[in-house]
Amino acid sequence: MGKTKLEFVRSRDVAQLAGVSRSAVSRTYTPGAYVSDATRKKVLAAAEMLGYAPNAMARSLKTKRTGIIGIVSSDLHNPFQAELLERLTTALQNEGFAPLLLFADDADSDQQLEQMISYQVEALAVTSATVSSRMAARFLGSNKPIVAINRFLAQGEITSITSDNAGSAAKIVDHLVEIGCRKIAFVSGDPIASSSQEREDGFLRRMAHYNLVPFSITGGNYTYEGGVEAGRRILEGDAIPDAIACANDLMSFGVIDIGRDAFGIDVPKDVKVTGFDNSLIADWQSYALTSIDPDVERMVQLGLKNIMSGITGQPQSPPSHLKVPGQLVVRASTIR
Amino acid sequence: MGKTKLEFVRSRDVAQLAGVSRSAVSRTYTPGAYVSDATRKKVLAAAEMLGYAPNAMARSLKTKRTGIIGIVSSDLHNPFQAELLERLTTALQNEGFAPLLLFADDADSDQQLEQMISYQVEALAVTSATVSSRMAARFLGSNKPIVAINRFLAQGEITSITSDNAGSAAKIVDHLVEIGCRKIAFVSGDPIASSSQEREDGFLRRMAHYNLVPFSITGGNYTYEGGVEAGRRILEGDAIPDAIACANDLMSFGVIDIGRDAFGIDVPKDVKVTGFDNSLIADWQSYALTSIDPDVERMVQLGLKNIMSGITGQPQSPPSHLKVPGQLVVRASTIR
DNA sequence: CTTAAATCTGCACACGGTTGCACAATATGA
DNA sequence: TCATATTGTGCAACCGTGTGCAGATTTAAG
Repeated sequence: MGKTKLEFVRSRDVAQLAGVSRSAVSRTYTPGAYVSDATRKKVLAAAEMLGYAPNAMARSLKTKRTGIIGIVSSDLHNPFQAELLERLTTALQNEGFAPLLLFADDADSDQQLEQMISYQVEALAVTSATVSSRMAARFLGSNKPIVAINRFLAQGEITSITSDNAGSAAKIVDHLVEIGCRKIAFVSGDPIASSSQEREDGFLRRMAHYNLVPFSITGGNYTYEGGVEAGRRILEGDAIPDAIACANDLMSFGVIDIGRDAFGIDVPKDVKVTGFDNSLIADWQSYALTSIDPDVERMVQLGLKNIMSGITGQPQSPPSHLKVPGQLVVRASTIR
Repeated sequence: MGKTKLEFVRSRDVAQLAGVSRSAVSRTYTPGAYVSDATRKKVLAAAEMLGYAPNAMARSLKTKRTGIIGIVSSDLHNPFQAELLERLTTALQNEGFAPLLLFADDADSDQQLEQMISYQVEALAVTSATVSSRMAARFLGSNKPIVAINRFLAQGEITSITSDNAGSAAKIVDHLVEIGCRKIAFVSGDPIASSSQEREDGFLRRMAHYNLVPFSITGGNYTYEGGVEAGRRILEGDAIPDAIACANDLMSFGVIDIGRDAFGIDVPKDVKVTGFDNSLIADWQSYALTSIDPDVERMVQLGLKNIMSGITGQPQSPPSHLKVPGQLVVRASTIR
């Protein structure tokens, strides 16, 4: 209140007020250190009074541990990305880490990553597609853990945790075939993203297993608008498929909407539609979309575990590619 | 590659390789400092070779500037929150700041905020409802800027930037009245959130201005499911309203869905529906929802400006409450 | 009561980078 | 040519905290 200049409270101030040395203050905030209960109480009381919190910057200088973890994300318009970010952040928080956020929609993410390195992040979690191989090398060189979640970074040097996209796509095909579909169209996602390629591969492979050829394959770029366009192209022909499998939920919504509005097509009576990601919207009554639940929580947990073991100085486990199985969630878009 | 132990590159290493002093290295990375082009080049070359980046922690110790800004967010399932976070983060990045993220869904956010203070954040941007007044006081005491975006924090001591909720709600009423609606129901949001109260107040006041009484007022808690429930309660009676105004888009979607599926009600023929937030989904064909664009970008810019002026040591501008006008976006949910 | 062990405390240096200051090197002007 | 202004450099003292070490204090044991 009375303070006009911004003045920070230092451990020295607390020590002085408590009548002890700075060391005692420091040790009060260090779990395994020798401090008598009496001094600890005095210190805590003084700290409370002054509003003291240890300066994490100064601390990290000595301990070489910052407790900061970098997250590279992108495109929160995609509900899946949003959920992944929220869960990841929350999980890190619960472990006592502080997440430093970075959006890499733009191309110039290298400079931003340089900034992250400046801040001595202890690890990097990447959920966005773009991170230059030069930067990846920087990180690996300083052997800080770097893990890609929901992305397979081509360098192959980076441990990645993805949904089992191919396997899940196969489950979609199994389901559609089981309910009698034979003419199945596929709407693919962002051609850059590995997830889209894996989903398409899995789809094609499983189709071949049934001796089926895809009705068509159309790009939808993982967006709602792309789904609308793809739906239009698929449905405007003379013959229409009996099912449309999309590489993510957003595109499915576009397909369903354009089908209903422009072609008077009823889902699931005329055409079945499936998605991928099991976003909250998939549960909305307008869509009731059969989808794949990618088990985000498990992906996050695995990522966290990997980061933790990397930080606690494991002998640098070789980069691996973990795949988390997804689960088919059947809704009204494929059954009456 | 050859390094087996994790070893950081310090300015000393760079200085040694470049054949200069540590000061020279430091000055190379300090914009307004005396360094000859020759030395700068030598330093940069050496830095590049070793992969050096200045340690932001150590730097902050002397400069008292961390470049870190804390963001307290919540509930990314709400597309509006997600967009706000993405824009805010991007804006901060562009100014050279690094955002430290914190989710405060849980109640124990105080401890997390303590952590933020530890990290010496230069300012705090809050987009979530809950921040204890004790913590707010802590921040104000150390006179670091703290700004609430999209939330009015009751302490009143905190500068807040919100959408002009009341004014926008009035625009909704104006629009509905203009197209001939008289029996207008309102679906309110989260009773805790100030935005919901303001929207309801604005609605009621403008209704009164036209000498109209609301058809009904129902709680929807800002969620899709809440919208479904509210819609059911509103529509299951004998008489139905000719318009339903919702305090956010998510609830509108729920209302529209339950209306269509359970009551065979066509929007806009039977009932007009309006939302709030103008989320991307409002533009989807299934909904084509008339809504209020809150001008998130402007809110972010104002917040940023406020933070900046606070950081650059302005004499502590008194807490204010800025309201950003929203814009009515008319879509098919209110016109044929 | 004496002695050894156990527990606690303060001193002082280190962490990596910045910056005031004094001085060296170079350029400028007469 | 010399005096002076200008620019570039290195030294060394910080910034706030952690921690090994030695010594002080208390407790336990004999």
